[in-house]
Amino acid sequence: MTTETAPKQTSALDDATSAIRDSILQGEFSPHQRLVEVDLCEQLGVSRAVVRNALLKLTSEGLVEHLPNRGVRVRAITIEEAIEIVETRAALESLCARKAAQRITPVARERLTSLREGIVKAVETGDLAEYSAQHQKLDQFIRELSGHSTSAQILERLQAQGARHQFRLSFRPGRAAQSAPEHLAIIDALLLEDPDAAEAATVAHLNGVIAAMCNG
Amino acid sequence: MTTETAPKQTSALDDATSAIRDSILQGEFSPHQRLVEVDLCEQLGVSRAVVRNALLKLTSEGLVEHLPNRGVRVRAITIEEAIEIVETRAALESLCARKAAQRITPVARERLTSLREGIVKAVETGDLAEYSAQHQKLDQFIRELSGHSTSAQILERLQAQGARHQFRLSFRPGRAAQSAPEHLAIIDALLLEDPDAAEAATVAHLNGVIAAMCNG
DNA sequence: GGTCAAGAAATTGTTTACAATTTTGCTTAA
DNA sequence: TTAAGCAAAATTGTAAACAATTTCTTGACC
Repeated sequence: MTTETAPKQTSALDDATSAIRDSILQGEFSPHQRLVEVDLCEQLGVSRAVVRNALLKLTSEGLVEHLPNRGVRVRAITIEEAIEIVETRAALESLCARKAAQRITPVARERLTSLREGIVKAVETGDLAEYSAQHQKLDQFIRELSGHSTSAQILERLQAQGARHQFRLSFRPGRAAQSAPEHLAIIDALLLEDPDAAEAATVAHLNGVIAAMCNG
Repeated sequence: MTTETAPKQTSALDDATSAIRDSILQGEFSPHQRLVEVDLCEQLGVSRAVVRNALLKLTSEGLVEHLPNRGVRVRAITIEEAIEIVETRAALESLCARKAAQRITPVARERLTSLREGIVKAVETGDLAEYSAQHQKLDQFIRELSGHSTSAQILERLQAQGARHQFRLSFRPGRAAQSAPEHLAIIDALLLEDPDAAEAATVAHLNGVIAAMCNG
């Protein structure tokens, strides 16, 4: 209803893609749920071609899967795939952590200190949602700081693909208490500008994630 | 129905995507060359919608880049990006090599032995194109053998993105003589079913690639 | 002679329409 | 009652048409 007289700063395709992606990530669309193009058209107020292109993009991102002549559905990530994703993340995040440790600036140091406080506080107050948010911000910041756009971009996709499993895991009782020290170790290694320690701490953390997933 | 001419096993979209991708990989389209949709339509005999979707897919694959309202052009990978790509490959291929070393079967052993012979022969005869082909087959086989579809898929994309630089590198004088022992070391580590050695040999090889790229 | 502006051509972004395929529901026969 | 078959509806795949943007050309003005 709110007629957006606004200028076209972003394309309809990007808007539609983001909207569908968010719906998947926030659980509005469930795994294996079929996404019918016409329905999405009405919901988003764009034409079928745009929706179609958006779904194509999301297929490349691995968030939906394409069945020939039968449309697309939300991809259901099995536990085995989720572990593969974390293994891949371990390989790439350790690379990024190593790079990031070599590019610490005063501004980055401040940001890391701030994130550290945020994590400690969230754990103390038992605010799991806040902890999860802080944790994601930390991951994102390390990616940015690494300056390694190739692996950073891949990691973003992997994060989205594994989001559901990660989310479930983060709300398991006692999970925050175990992972928080691992996160703090990563931050401390970065603050010391120690690439080896940063890499080791990252691998250790993600091995912890895998272990927790396995006995779930 | 069964006796139909049965032409449509693959969609027009996939065909067009593969055709354009091959043209880029084989150098028919040069870096920074603009790809005009209508031209591709005539060349491929399909409609603009198909070409458009194909270009969208290739954008996700990182082979072309999309300039808003100005179409797409073949992405030019800088030397810095090429190094990033090899670094990323090192992280993921070492993971795959480790996994592959734990899944050696008699059939795999045969295939590896065959690939080893092929590499030795190509180097002896100085057939650089053949060596390059054997080397790519080895990489692909390790990906398959690893059973790690998540990183295998990413590696395929990275291989395509970095293909041009890799290709040029492989034809530098003395390059084969240096990289061949590294490849053989990877194969030998796999034949010994030694994950640590396989990982180390893979990292060593790709560090060699990076070093060769840097003083190019 | 050079610079800027206006209009035309070229190209992309989006919508709509059409064709092919799959799914669904109804009818009919065993 | 159930299963097979055929027709209709729903949905996806493809093509064509329209709109908006950018780029190129041309010509006037300083």
